This record gives sequence, structure tokens and C-alpha cells, in this order.
Amino acid sequence: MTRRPEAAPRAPLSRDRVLRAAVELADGIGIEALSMRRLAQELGVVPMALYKHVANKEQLLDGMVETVVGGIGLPASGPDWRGAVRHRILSARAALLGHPWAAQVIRSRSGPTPAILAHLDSVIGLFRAGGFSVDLTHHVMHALGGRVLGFTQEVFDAAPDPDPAARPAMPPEAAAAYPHVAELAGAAAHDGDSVVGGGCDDQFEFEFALDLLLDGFERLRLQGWTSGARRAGGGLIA
Amino acid sequence: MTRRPEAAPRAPLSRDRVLRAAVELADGIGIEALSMRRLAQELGVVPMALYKHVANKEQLLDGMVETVVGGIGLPASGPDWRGAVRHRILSARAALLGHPWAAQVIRSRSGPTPAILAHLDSVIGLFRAGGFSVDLTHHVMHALGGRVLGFTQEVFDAAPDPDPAARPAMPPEAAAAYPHVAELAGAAAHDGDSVVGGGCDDQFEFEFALDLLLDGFERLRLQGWTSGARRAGGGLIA
DNA sequence: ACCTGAACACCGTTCAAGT
DNA sequence: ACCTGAACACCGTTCAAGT
Repeated sequence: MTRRPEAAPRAPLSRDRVLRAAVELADGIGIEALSMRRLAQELGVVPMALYKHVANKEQLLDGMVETVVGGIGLPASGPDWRGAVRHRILSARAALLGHPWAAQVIRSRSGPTPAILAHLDSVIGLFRAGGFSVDLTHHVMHALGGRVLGFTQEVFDAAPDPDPAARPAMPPEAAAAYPHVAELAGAAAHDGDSVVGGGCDDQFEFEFALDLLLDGFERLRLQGWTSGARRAGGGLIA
Repeated sequence: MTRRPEAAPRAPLSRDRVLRAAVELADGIGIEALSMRRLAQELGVVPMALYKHVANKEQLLDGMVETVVGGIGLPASGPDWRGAVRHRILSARAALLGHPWAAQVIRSRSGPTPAILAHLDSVIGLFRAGGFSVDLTHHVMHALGGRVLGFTQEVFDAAPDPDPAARPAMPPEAAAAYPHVAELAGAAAHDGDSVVGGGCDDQFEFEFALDLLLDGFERLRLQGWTSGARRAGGGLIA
């Protein structure tokens, strides 16, 4: 019927189309299986055609990050620094949900993309407007770490199988060797949970830690904390 | 003089020697440059010789993790849960210092090695002995996340150049676009610091966040907190 | 029985040849 | 001038041939 026997999409390639296809492909097959060659195949083009739109694979990854982080909504501002920061961080988390490779890729890059800088700038701005000193804001941003972009901070990146029945039970000899882990796993099991990172309520765990930190920040702010108050080996509060 | 003209080491290969060489090589050239072929070359053997001692590269990485995590000292126990947990986590951090690839490799593996399980078990045990319920201990372990193994939780893994003069100054147009980031970077600069993750005092930032969390944990324990007390969108304390 | 070199199926990227 | 296929220097791992 047509002179083009290929069924491949015919839309002309563009940087944006390449990046959106890369994000979709990484979501589908995982970041470790994403290659320039595989991506080109998906787009129905020869591998070298991609190099017209991204200089190399590093730039492709940066562009993918930019695409995802750019999806974070604009900041809510207001007199309540705690609510505003909390909302902005949970927005970042929502934007990165469904792209489990994003945290790993961002951490592996050496520097921030413009969209990341814009996000960090807005969060820092919320702290400053809320009465935090430059000094305290600095340490507070470090304390949030990757959490400011919504990263979960589990020991293992990979989420276990969401079906509890598909997860192997802890064998008796392991339960004997690691009794405290077994106790936690056992108690969590009839909640549909597992050890650390298991089928737990990720959103609850994220907010639990976030709220602990935000409450701690507020206390330090009220105390007028400065880094001159460092005490070796002790707690931050007396 | 000898019938073997090669200068390569002659000690017979063993799993332990392979793992120690791999750790040393990853420390030196970085984890992304560590390959089976490069490691074999370093040991003066043919690549396939490694497969006598590790089944594949995944097992090599697991073994490397085991080697490093196995270096965490035994737990200090005592009546003071806070000091004991703090000491154990800082020991983990010390053991992983100098192996910047370890956090990334551990996170990328799908499950815990025995040494990691042993470490988690000991920390969980300290919380339980300190009067934490199974429920609270569960959420507290999630809140610590990778920090329980001493991971720093920065947005970017790679530490910038420790020499402040070697780090590029923020260009004026970037400072205009991201004024709050620029304010922090400027204030930190005459401390020899940079933005988030820059030449800051990593140990101080780690302990700052750790102490905030430990203080929060202690408050929840004293309150007799249970996860039944979840309140949507609010803080953990009133 | 043991060891190992060649081979396979990849990878990112360069480059020269073809249109 | 533009595009692209072959090629280069890798990679983890299989497998059969050689001792």
C-alpha cells in the first residue's frame, strides 16, 4: 500500500521526542537496560541519529532528569514555612514516583541541572522566608539531603515484590541468627509488611521521617541555633 | 633467573584475594571502571580464572560489600540506647569511609548480605533493649534508612573537589536566577564550603541529621507513640 | 580433569565512505 | 552537506578445543 514497508513511527526526531522516549523506556525496562542502541531501535532510527540531539549518553541522562524534575509543580508560598516546605517536598516525591531510576541517576550525576537548582532554590527560599538563618538553612538542607527531591532513603533501592505471598519467608536458621530482624519481619508480616524496605507503606515512612526532621528544624529555629553551638558527641538539645 | 618472565604476583588466587584486590581496585579507579577483565589484569591472571572464585560479577560485588561491612566493629552495649545506637552507626560510617562506592553498590543490590543483616539486627536490638516497641522500632529503622549503615544522604553522591580554588565560582547569571542558592554558596564559601554537598564538613552534617533523628525518636518513645496515632498531613507532635 | 583462548552478544562512540 | 554503516575499543560470559 505504501512505499515504506517499515511500521516504525515516522514523526521527525527531536530532542524532546528523544528524551520522552528515553524516560518511557527507562520506566519500562529499567535504567540498566537503557542503551543508546536500544533507544534508537525503539524510535525506529539508526543509533547515530540520536547523536544529532544529545551529545552523548551523559547528556541524555541529564535531559531525562530535566524532563522528570521539570514536572514538579510551582511552590506554594505562605506564612507557614513548615506547610510550604512539606508540600513542596511531597510534590517532588509525587513527580518522581513512577520513575524509580530518577533518584539513582540524579545521585550519579556530578552536578545539578537547572530544574534541580530551581527546586533547591525554592526550598531554600521557603526556609529563609520562615525566619531561618543562612547558617541553619545550610545545615538543614544537608539534613534533608536527597529527601528534598522526594528520594526515599532506604538501605536498598529496589522495592521487593508488592505481593507478600511472592516474597520468600525468612528461613528458620536466619530467624535464629538475626532474632531482632525476625521479630520486626514477623510483626510487619501481618500488616502486609516486610523488613526494611519491604511491602511497607512507603508514603507513611517518608512522611514519618520528614516530619521528625521538620519538627527538629522548628525547635532549632525557635532556639536561635547557630553552628557555633556544636558539641562533640552530644545531642543537639540538652 | 627464573623460568617465569612475568613480573605478575605469583601467590595462588583465592576468593579472599580476589575480593581484597577488587575492593582496592574500586577504591583506586572507581566502581564504574571496575571490570572483570581489569581486575584479572591487576591480579596477573586470565579473566576466566576469576570465575573459579566468584560465580559472576554480581557475586563479586556482594563479596566486596561483605568485605567492607564485615569491618564494622562489634556493638557497644549499655543502658544508654541513644549512645549505643549513635556509636554503632558512626562505626559503620567509619568502616565505609574510603570506599565511596560501597553505598551505591549496597543500594543497587536486591537483598542484604549476612554482614548487613547482622548489623541491622544489632541496631534493632539496641532499640528494643532501650524500650522501643516493635512498631516504633520498625518506623524508626525506616527513618534512618541508609544512614544506619553510615551512608551520607546528599543529593549528589560525588564529592566535589576538596580544593575550594579548584571549584568553579557560581557565574553571575546563575546567581541571579537562583538567589537563595547563591546566598548559601556565598556564605559557605568563606568557610571553605560550597552548595549542598560542597566542601562542607561531612562528619558534622552527618551527625547533625543523625542527632535530630535520635532526639525525635526519644521524644516518641517517651510519648508512647504508636502508628495508630497517624494524622494526615500534620506533624508528629502537637 | 582441568584450564583457557576464541567467540558471542552486547556497549558507547569515532570516522570515513557514500549519497 | 548530510547521513550512516562499518569499525574501534571495550564489556560479561559461554563454550569448545587443547593439554
